Amino acid sequence: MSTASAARREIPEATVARLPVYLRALRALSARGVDVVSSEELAEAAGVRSAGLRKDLSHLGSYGVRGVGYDVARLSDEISRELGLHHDWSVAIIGMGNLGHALAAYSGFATRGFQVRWLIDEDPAIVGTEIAGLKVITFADLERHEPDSIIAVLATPPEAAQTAADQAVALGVRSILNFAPGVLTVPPGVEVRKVDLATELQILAFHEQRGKYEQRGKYEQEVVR
Amino acid sequence: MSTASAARREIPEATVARLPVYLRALRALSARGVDVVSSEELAEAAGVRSAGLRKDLSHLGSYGVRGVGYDVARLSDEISRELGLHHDWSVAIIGMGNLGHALAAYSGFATRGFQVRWLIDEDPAIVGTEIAGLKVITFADLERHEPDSIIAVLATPPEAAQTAADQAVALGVRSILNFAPGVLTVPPGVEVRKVDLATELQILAFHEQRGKYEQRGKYEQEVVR
DNA sequence: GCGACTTTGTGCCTGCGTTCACAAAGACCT
DNA sequence: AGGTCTTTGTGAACGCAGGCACAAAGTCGC
Repeated sequence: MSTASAARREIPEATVARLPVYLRALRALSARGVDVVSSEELAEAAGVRSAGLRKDLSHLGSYGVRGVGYDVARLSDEISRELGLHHDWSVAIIGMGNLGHALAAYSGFATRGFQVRWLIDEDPAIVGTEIAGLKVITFADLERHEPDSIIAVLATPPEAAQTAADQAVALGVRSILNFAPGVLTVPPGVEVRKVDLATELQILAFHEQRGKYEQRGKYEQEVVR
Repeated sequence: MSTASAARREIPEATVARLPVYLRALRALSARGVDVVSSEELAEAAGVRSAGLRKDLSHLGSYGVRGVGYDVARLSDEISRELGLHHDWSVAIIGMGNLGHALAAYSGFATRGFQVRWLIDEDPAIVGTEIAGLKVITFADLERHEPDSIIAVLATPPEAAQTAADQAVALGVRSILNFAPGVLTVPPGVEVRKVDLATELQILAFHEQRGKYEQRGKYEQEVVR
């Protein structure tokens, strides 16, 4: 079959989601002067099991040396390449409310290859103002620049999210990080990742409540004994 | 077995993660005056498959009526109860940098049962200032209030996250939403959920890069034909 | 009151992800 | 150079989650 080379590079989604974690751990090790690391140590630093780590890395190729471990610099490089971090990515933040404002100033993006280059809003009171060294512009303004390979970060109010997403897609954006709650409908080929803060808290609340009941249950069991 | 009642209420983690989404969809329907909804319609609104939705809801009990659908108000109530949202939760935001600042002002929390009651920071320049109507205090100050059933939101710089988590746990916090990148070590019984913005972008970057190769691949295939 | 119709709840199956355990591979020591 | 020892890479087993399809159940019209 013609899928021979393609199949070799097929990386499971779950593995992809962990690669950034490994990369961060490797960078931290490198900063501490560590040159070589075993799967056991790296797994510890990344908060995963060593067997899973090895299986994840095996999808990238055989970059470890048996009896020794992994070369930190080499592995960092391979993971970076796989994630497409060898060149910087341009990020457009859409919606300059509280959250958009904070994201524009968030330093964690730039340090990892993501350059916030555009701030978008449609509110005339906000357009034109300067935030974190960038002028807020409209979608119409953005259109005049090269719109290729942009990652859009949606930080609009919920009711504006779908419209904003549509506009972004119309400009050629194929990757969206969505902070607005609710369901987003996009054409095939466009990837959306959702970060819903309230949802995360609700999941925590569920477990917190559950934990209480469990504790009560344990207590009752002890009493019964 | 003594697990009879406990087993009945065992809800899969994947289901728990979707319940907030269903709840939001139900609230939206209710606001539009819809009283009864079928699994098909609700699944559409929540962005899932109807069969999966029904299986999820079946874990809560039989609250649907065959041939009719689900009572919107009733189902909202049951999901809220299951998630422990019938009483408000107190949230403490730790770290008043850019992100913490934005989270303090974020309206999406309060509207869904999460009341931001405390803002924590250890920087003397920030402690005492007022943000979004709340005075920033220290951990020592927080200790003087009731520290039970708090959800802690970590928005500190990476290097301060572990220390902050330790202090929160020492105060009795058992649920942490962590925005700081890196691995957090906590004692058993404490639940941590992680939101890593840079990681999300890196995953998007991977797919964006992959998408390009795939497109090129398709193009080559067309040419070959 | 009965039949037709709608929609739920669920048993089965398939696929993915995780864990375990071990053979293969290479370094290091003597 | 050979043996020992460490650590990787992976085959196999297992469990969980998602999708399909259908029987059960209840409503609505006549």
